[in-house]
Amino acid sequence: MSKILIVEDEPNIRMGLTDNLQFEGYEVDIAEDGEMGLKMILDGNYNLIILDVMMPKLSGFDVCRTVRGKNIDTPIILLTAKGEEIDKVLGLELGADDYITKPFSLRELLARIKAVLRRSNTPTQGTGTGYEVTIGKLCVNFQSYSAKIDGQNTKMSHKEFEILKFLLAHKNETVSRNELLEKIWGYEEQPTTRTVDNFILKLRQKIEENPNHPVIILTAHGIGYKLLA
Amino acid sequence: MSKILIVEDEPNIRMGLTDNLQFEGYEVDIAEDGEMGLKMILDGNYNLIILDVMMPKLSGFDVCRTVRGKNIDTPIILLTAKGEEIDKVLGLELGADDYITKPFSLRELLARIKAVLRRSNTPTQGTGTGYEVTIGKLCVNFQSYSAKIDGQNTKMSHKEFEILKFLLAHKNETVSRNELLEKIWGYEEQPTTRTVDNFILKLRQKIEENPNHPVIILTAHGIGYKLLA
DNA sequence: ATAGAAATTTGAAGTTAACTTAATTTACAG
DNA sequence: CTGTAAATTAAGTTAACTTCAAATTTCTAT
Repeated sequence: MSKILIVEDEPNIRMGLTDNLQFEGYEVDIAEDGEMGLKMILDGNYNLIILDVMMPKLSGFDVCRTVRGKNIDTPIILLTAKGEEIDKVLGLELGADDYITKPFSLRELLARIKAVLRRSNTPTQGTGTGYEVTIGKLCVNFQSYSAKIDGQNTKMSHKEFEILKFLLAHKNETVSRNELLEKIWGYEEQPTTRTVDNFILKLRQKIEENPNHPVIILTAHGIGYKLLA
Repeated sequence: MSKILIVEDEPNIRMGLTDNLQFEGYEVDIAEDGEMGLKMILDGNYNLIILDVMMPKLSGFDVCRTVRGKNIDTPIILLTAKGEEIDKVLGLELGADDYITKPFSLRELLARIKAVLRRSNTPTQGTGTGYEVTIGKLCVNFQSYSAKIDGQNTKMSHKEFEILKFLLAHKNETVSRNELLEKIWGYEEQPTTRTVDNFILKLRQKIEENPNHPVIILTAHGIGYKLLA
């Protein structure tokens, strides 16, 4: 069974998580701050790390960055507080595999844990950690927010980056337009689903060899879109 | 359609919510205070509970805690007043699925309701093995809505997924065409029973080694179909 | 502040895919 | 055999997606 490390300073959340994950059958270790967490990550051999962002000594961001810098690609799920929304982007940029905003429901966290573990177990999984990814004829760098097509620099908007990132984080899964709206735009803003279509259009034009016959970002009629990789 | 319980002491909000949610097609029950709410939760069978925090007798916090203590995991959305100390711990400690601060926009609440219901409907939780099933030569993943035949990705429509899911849920039982129409299409739509045949045909072509002589999806003459597993 | 540029959002027309129906052929049960 | 039910095919209908252009909002630099 999978071994999970929880790095979290707030005792309530830490204990709540520990209990629940153990109940779900995971083996759980805990660290009470970033420093301790980092040490345990470097020592231990975990299948998944749950990392609070807001912590004394070393923030979750710092830990994540350091870990990835050492080429350790253990899956990481970030816990962020509401309002740290801007940092959502950062999280994945840092090489985290997923994030969830507090307060979160246990149900959702469990679902994400399973999803991340499942993805990391698939042998087809490349590193996934690097900042640079090539999809079709597009090469994007999520750290510098730059993109190239055939070696030529090309412009890409912030939302385009975000959506592509989300699709990559859920590659080979069909994601619905509403899921994208929820995760990229949030609940406060509620654009039409057409808006999503438009971004898919733009992404396809950048990614696909032949945008009229997409082979990477596929549409699943009545369901959503799926990025193959 | 989903059944929602509103637990809210302020008559205006209560009625406003009730009207709007009914208009959206939800079945709505109401409770006027925490005590009454708790009783109804324990009695009734709801898909979602909208729970005000500030209430006489029993606060929303109390109700939430009690409900979760009894291992009832109906999704809960908390209504909190602005300024109310709702810290990050909330979600986990109390087990609520989401919250929204008053005054809130109806649109946002509706979006959250939909999201929570969608999450709770996914068969994500439960057994560890999950959503991948192999039937005959077809391998389907109900989470990502993807399907493979002999390792090759293949297209499957939304309805095909739904019907297959239903047949699997009732494997080794004979289900009538009308049962399928009722459960998959609902009462509003009423296609011919021939429509069902067409989907069975498509499923057989994907599942059966020899679609002309099905051995997995059998026909029960004059009755319906049966999926063997 | 304000103008100009860029990005986002929306609506509508066009296109494609999925669904439904009807019609024909084949299989089944009495 | 015969009548009825199911499988199959093809054509019609509906719903969903794509695309484009125009309108709006947001951003940037003056």
